[in-house]
Amino acid sequence: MSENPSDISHDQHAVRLAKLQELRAAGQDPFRASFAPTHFSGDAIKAHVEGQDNAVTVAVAGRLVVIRDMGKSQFVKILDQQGQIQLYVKKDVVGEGAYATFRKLDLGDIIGARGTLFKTKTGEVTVRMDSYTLVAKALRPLPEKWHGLSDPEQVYRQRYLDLIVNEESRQRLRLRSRIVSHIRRFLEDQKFIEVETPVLQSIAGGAAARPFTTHHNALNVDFVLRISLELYLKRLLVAGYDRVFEIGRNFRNEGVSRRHNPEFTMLEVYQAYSDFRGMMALIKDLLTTLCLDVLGTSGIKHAASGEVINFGGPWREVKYKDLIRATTGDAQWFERSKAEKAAGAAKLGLYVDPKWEEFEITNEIFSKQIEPTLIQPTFVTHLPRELCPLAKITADDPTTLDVFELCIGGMEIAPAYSEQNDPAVQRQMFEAQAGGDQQAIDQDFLLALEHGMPPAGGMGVGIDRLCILLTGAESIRDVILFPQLRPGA
RNA sequence: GGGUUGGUAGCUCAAUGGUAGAGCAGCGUCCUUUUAAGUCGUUGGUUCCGGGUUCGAAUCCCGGCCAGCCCA
Repeated sequence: MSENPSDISHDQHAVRLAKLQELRAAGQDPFRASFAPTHFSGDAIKAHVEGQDNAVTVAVAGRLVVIRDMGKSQFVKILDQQGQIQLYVKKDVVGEGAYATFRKLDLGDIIGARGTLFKTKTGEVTVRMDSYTLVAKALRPLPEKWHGLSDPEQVYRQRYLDLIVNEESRQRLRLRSRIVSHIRRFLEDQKFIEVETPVLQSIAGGAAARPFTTHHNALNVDFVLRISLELYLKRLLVAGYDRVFEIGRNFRNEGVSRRHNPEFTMLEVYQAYSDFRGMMALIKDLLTTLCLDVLGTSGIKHAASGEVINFGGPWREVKYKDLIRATTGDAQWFERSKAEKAAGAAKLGLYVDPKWEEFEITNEIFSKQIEPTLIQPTFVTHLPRELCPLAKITADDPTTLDVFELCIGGMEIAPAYSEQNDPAVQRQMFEAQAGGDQQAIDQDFLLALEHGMPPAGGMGVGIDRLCILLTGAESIRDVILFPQLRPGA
């Protein structure tokens, strides 16, 4: 206990509030100040001319994250969008008054600084500060400088702190931005048009998932939040947008896990006069250039297995049925009865729900026994027709679809189809899936198909999963800036 | 939804039934090229919340809240 009841030295919030009051009393309100930086930190460091110290003047701004006080001089570091840059603050240079106020700054304060670039004796490009402006006072202390923030709950709830103190998080989430940016550029270069389609929909179509529901007051109707982008993008194929894509948020009212966030980002791309084979070429090209552009390599290390995933070489292509036959060791698997399939799955150590349909039993084998082993890029083709009502049926095998599922790193990364454009077949497949529930069928979409949709290849890419893969993250929450959590305690 | 692990100072962590501690941060001092800077001193606790057991609970028991992991 402090002997002096007015001692606030233990309460960092109170100490900082007092400092703010002191500044205001002296006529300086940091929250009304402004500053015009000329360089970001990284650009300033690059602007230094080797062997010519103090030749270049810069103005940089950022948050104070390191202070090393040596009495009559200080080395400090500020953090901006590009990273950190060191400032050297010398009493002789800035003057006695400015030096005294500078020493009262706290870690976390945001300042602008002007000065000249030089290299310290240990070789770090540093700004020799001539003057500074405090532009925002931090009233709360930063987390620990060495260990950063490690409590996962706080990392997610207060991501801004995580991003300030954890370099790894900053890099990983910046990488996500670069990935999305590359995808946009790549597709635009190939004449794809980016569009935006409704999030609020009357029928949640294009996928099988439980939607979130909401209500529009003025119209007095219930809406659902979309679970996929597909049906509106296909309407645009009807409209004559031959190459379209959308990068948008989907919402699924289901479990939360290492691989699932209730809202997640999908890329969907549709190309008229293409098909699922065309999508193979597109995604291979997209991911290969993405790796080179964003990571500077064609091989990435898969965190879970330690294996190097090679995007450079030819990608494996294998039929779904062949994988199932190989895994079960049963060449006649697809001719077996439901009871025999259930027994076969149980023999592999899988739980079989009695309510499952035959294709669900088989697909459980794929999800649990096969998919996790597909580390290298693998196109699994010709999935059973029950798995998707929106694709074309294979010409020489009516039980399968002209589709692939691209698996990498043990995850489904991108499904693609030769899109179904026969309105009658489409209606039948919807009806088979809906099981007599006409309400669940998007009649307006079928009407659009009846106007004629060009043959097309379509593909979805889970951006979050792609980011997990490319950043080596362990959880989807690590590649989403603000993952969904239960409202705070 | 089930199992399991955790929640202690602003942050990172100790303390396994017996006076709640350390490092960083903070506060005060010394130090004009530091790199987790260094030095001397020092403040700071609803041990997540609520019950219970006990002479005594951060610690054991029950319930709740929040989070991580595994499973569904």
